[in-house]
Amino acid sequence: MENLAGAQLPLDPFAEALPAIDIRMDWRYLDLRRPFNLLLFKVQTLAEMAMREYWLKTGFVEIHTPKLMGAPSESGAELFEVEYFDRKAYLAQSPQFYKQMAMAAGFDRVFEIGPVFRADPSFTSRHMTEFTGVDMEMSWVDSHEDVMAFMERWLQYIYQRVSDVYGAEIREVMGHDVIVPSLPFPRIPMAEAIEILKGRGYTLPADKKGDIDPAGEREIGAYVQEKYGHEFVFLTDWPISVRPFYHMRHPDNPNLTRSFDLLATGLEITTGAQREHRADVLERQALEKGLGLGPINFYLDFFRYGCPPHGGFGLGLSRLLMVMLGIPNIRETVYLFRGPTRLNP
RNA sequence: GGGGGCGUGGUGUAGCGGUCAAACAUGCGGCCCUGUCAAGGCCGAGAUCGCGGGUUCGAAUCCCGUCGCUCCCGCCA
Repeated sequence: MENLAGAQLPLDPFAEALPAIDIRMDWRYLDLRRPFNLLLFKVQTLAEMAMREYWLKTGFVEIHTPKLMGAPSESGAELFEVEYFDRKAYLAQSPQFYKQMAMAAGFDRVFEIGPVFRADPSFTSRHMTEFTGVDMEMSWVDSHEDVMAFMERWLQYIYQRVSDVYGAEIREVMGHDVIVPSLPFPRIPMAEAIEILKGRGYTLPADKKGDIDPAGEREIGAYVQEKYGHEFVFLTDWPISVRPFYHMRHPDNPNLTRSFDLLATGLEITTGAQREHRADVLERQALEKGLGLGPINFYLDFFRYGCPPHGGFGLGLSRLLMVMLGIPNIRETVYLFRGPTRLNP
């Protein structure tokens, strides 16, 4: 390829060796010329289309919730604050509350693909301060199992579509095989997962309180690959100490939630749960967590006038692409990366 | 917020106390060759080794500080 630009390129899209990741981010428009990247965004387009296809076939309605919020939706610790005329507003860190509002409104099943903001100063290969969240919520579930059962079929459909259309090209350009996952995905309760880790000689940090650290998750991913030959695993039934107040608890074990994470090749790509839809129980759980009711009263009100039992999940679009295409750094899977020190271009 | 690593021509790397006014690859410019292009050959431009200070007879190479980047942990998608 001849350079007709009349200047020396800071980044040669067809060079053998790629520049460091921050140089590639600086010159992203040159980096994006690489065939690898064009293919990546073709895959993303198809994947999103497949998501919507499956949702539409199963009775879902698309919603777009506001990204400007008057009050923190969940923890509040990782919120971006912005000026909003004569007061403060916050960038949405999740559509969680608003998609549940749709359940109270009788929408039955909703989804949203949209931006999410997290003011986390996280410097890792899998975090961004702005990313595309893939969220859904469905009514009339009996437990989180119904959500997982839906999700694994949905994911299998997406993988199948991507594999059918781009499998060969992905193998050629990216050197990676898209493996359409078999059903059902393995499910491992958290208590069992911790025992498995112990059995493999993996020592969890002492202060994890029923949680698993990223290295432990990778270890579980390896275990699942060995035992089941599967890239995915649902870690289920997390202790209440590490889950938000709105996760429903097990009636027979109030220390555990009806929740799950989905790990793909050891990477956390999803958190989901059945939600607590009973207003009195929800309020009690919020108080137990030490939350002030003031900021979440509007949310608690959703459930005071009738709301079906429901559950859902949130998935990181770029994290899905990472595992689907075998890309180790999330910055490569997003059009323009946003991180604690990256606001340009 | 805590910890590790890195910072050498456009880019990727080597060098890790003197022989380094810094090497290799690629890219860039020119010429040659070739009935086009590419490949190949030759020549050339391009870094005072992030910045500041220190140690030393002598530092890209050691130490301190600083800035930047990166990865891991925390947290999560």
